[in-house]
Amino acid sequence: AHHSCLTLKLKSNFSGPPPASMAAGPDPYLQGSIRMTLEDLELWKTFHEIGTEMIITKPGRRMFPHCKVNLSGLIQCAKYILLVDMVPEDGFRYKWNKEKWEVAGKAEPQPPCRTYLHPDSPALGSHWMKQSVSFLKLKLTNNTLDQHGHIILHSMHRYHPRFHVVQADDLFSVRWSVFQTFTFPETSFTAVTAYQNTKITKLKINHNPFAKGFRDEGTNKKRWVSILTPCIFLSHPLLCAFSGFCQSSYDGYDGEEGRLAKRKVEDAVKEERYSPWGAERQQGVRTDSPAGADTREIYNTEQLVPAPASYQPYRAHEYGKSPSPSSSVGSSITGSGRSSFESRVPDIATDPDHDSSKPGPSHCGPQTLPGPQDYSGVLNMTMAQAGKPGVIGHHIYSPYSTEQPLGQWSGPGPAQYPPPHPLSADYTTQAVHHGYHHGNVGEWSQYPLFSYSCW
DNA sequence: TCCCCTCGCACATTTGAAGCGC
DNA sequence: AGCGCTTCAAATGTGCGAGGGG
Repeated sequence: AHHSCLTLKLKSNFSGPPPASMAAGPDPYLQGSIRMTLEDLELWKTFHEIGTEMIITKPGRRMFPHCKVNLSGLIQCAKYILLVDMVPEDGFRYKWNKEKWEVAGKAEPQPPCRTYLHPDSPALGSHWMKQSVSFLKLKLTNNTLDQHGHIILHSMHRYHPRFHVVQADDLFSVRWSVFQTFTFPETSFTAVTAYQNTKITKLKINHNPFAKGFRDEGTNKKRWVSILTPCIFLSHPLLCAFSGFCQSSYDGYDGEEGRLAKRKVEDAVKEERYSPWGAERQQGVRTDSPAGADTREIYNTEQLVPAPASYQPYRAHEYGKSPSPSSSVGSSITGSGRSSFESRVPDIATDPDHDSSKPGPSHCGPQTLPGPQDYSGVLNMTMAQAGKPGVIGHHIYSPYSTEQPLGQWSGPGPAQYPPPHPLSADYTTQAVHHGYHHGNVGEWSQYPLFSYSCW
């Protein structure tokens, strides 16, 4: 009931006519019409306004809220693979200091990049569209030596998930496949080993069924006595935002649902204001612009030079000081899609316990629906394995390949980077573009998702 | 001392096997 | 034998808070 239906068709974001390559038609390579919406958007926003934190542990921890999306615009009979990875929001490390997050220095070198493969992958478009797609079992860890395929993050660093929809029959053809990437500003979070913001703790307890035991109305009433400092519950988030971070301001959780409902009306206005990251946003370059985007910008920005075999330098350098997948999300400013040539080599993680049962036969005619596919040879591949020389040959599988020469930056000038203030970084512009509160950013690309084959 | 991380714990939900009746 | 339902225990997911390391 909470999922967002207010998505923009990617093409509708363009102020000018879409390129010919994006024209509607039966061409199977036309990916621009794929739409993805985030479910539980209201819940995500609630967390986002406070500053979402996600616990990371050695054995791996699920996200809450967990990523759940709806897809439309897929070709019913075509097969798709859904991937999720985590992108640093910026190049900083943070610390929690008296009710707010502060920059605590440069980000640590990024851990091995991993991409979570949805266990249903590959599946027909009809399968992905018939119901919401949940990434419930995605787990986050801070164990850089993790053997379970969980996504490795650094504590006290900020990230946001990226969702990749790849039209591919199997994992082996991913690198030649067209794909589309989506990000949702509301899903950004700070990875922590222990919650810093007590308001986040309370939100988690009150919304996560597994944490019911810690709820006030539960059997354990004494749990929160110590932290329930006197503070009037501000039923309107605006009040809370403008009064600073109200200590233990979520005492009245019985009214949470009503609060959420009430807030819908004012989403558009307050979205920018409430995030704790927005406190310093005023100092940032506010490049607010109408929803209409410059088409050229959309199609030519954020082209990443294919990274060398070693992936580590890519992250370490680019996220900190140059246009990067993460920083560029907000930097495209428009809130509409942007193309993204992904140069990372994924270390794909899957649910190891998944039974690999694939969706049943469809009405799409004769299908060679393979049984469980054994990807053991390609999953969780280490970067060392992936980064072999001589695999750079990009196989451009798209009719549009000539529009954007590979390996060239053609994005916004460096003037937009770095942001004037660390905390206002890309989050600033990110918030700007999600002012339309659709929470949907489509990143369109006709390029292979992974420039280097690791399988 | 401070900050951050790990671990064991209690409490919750989820999952799946077992038992039962039709 | 197969199906559907219920029960129950194990597995798993939570945050708490003490303790430890840098």
